[in-house]
Amino acid sequence: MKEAAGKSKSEETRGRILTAALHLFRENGFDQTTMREVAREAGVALGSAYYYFESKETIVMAFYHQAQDAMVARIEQDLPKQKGLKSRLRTILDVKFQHFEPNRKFLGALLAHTADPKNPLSPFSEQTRDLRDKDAAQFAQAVEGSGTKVPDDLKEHLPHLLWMFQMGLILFWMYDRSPGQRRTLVLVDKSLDLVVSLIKFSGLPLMKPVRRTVLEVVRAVSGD
Amino acid sequence: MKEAAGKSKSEETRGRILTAALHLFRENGFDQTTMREVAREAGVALGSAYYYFESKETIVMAFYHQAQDAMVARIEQDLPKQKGLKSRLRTILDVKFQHFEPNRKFLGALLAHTADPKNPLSPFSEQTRDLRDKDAAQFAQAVEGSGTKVPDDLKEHLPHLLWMFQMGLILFWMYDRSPGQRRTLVLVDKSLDLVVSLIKFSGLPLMKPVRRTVLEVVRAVSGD
DNA sequence: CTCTCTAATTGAACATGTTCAAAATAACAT
DNA sequence: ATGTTATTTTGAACATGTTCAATTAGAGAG
Repeated sequence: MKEAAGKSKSEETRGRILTAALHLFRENGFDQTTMREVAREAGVALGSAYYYFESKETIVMAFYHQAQDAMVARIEQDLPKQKGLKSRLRTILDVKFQHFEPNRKFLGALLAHTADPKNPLSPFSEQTRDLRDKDAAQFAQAVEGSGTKVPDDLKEHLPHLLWMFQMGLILFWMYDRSPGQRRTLVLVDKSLDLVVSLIKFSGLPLMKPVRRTVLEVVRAVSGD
Repeated sequence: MKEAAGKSKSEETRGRILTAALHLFRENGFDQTTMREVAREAGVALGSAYYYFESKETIVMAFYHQAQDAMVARIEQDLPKQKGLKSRLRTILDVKFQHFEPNRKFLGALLAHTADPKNPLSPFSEQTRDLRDKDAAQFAQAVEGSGTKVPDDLKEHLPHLLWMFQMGLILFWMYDRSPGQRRTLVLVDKSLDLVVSLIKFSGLPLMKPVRRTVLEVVRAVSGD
């Protein structure tokens, strides 16, 4: 097996299949695209598609991994330009939606299994923990660099809470039938206000009991 | 078409298919059960199953409708026994989980499409609005009868917010791998505390701005 | 160059949800 | 009773994601 600089022959075939698939997914949607079409467009036999990808959905997952790398880079570049907490959080969300937008038609295929505990591609599954953690790390960074004071007990959980918040928005966006998903824009703005307020108020002494209850819930969710 | 008192022949066949399906679903899970098995166990041809049910998932939906009727009745009976807000909300949740418990294995089949906007069986779809509204009405009743003061602007939306809360808990329960789903019990308890506190505090003058932001978010979600 | 072993490729076969045209049965009008 | 229409039943056929045994190509050893 030679391991040349660019792409081994094998990598190139895999790439061709991925490209063909994403092209067809974008064109006709996930469900409308058949694996036979993908194979044909990639110029390989049906079996080959399965040699490189476990399943149809795995292809979407490959896209997602690819996209995340790009998004992480982009966010790392844009984040330092923003100072306030809201604008920093918004930067992350903007990059996400911008990258997802041309692929809305088939990203649903992944989200469709959000709630399926058995599916390894579910955003809550063990297999996608890595993606989650990377996302959460960026949220941590966004909060960190904003100079916002966050109580210690909350600090630990905030990144994953923000990740959940993001998932909610993405879910809403998938459902959003308004032209150009304008309603999502409104929601992002309003809900960011809310989230930012909550984070800022969370430090007030008055909030201690509420915060404690919230954290108990969080702990119950994340497993004692 | 005769319409006798009990069950027309047709209703009886439909019932037999439904019973056979649920039996197999409970026994072997949704995915493991094939429509051919269902038909065989019901003593009909494969095509008949599709004459009575649009799809495999529709069968689960039929169960859900049936279950809701039973649950509504049960809740209506249990609710008046409880006075406080927390115990009234808990009554609803307890009845739900109790009814769902023996069917955990296949209810996931419905939840699996929670996030699929295209699926008519999604709990957010137009086709399931009726179920949502009935559920919300019971939450309204639970709040109503608890003598808890709820600000006017919030009152309108609270029932559906509680419905969302319930969906979150059910989702968690589906994922919950702890024996007997004990973690869900803990979560129900803790999160009920939180929800009840939030509702009670929501009336404080201090909360006005937060409440307004929350309601703006709710309005953005439910469509301007 | 030939042999051997691994990686890659192939397409037929399979499983299963779903559709559909045809047949059987029931309901009804005259 | 007979013809007519609506309901129910049937199983073969279809579509498509997935598996797999067989084949081919490639790389390294001798």
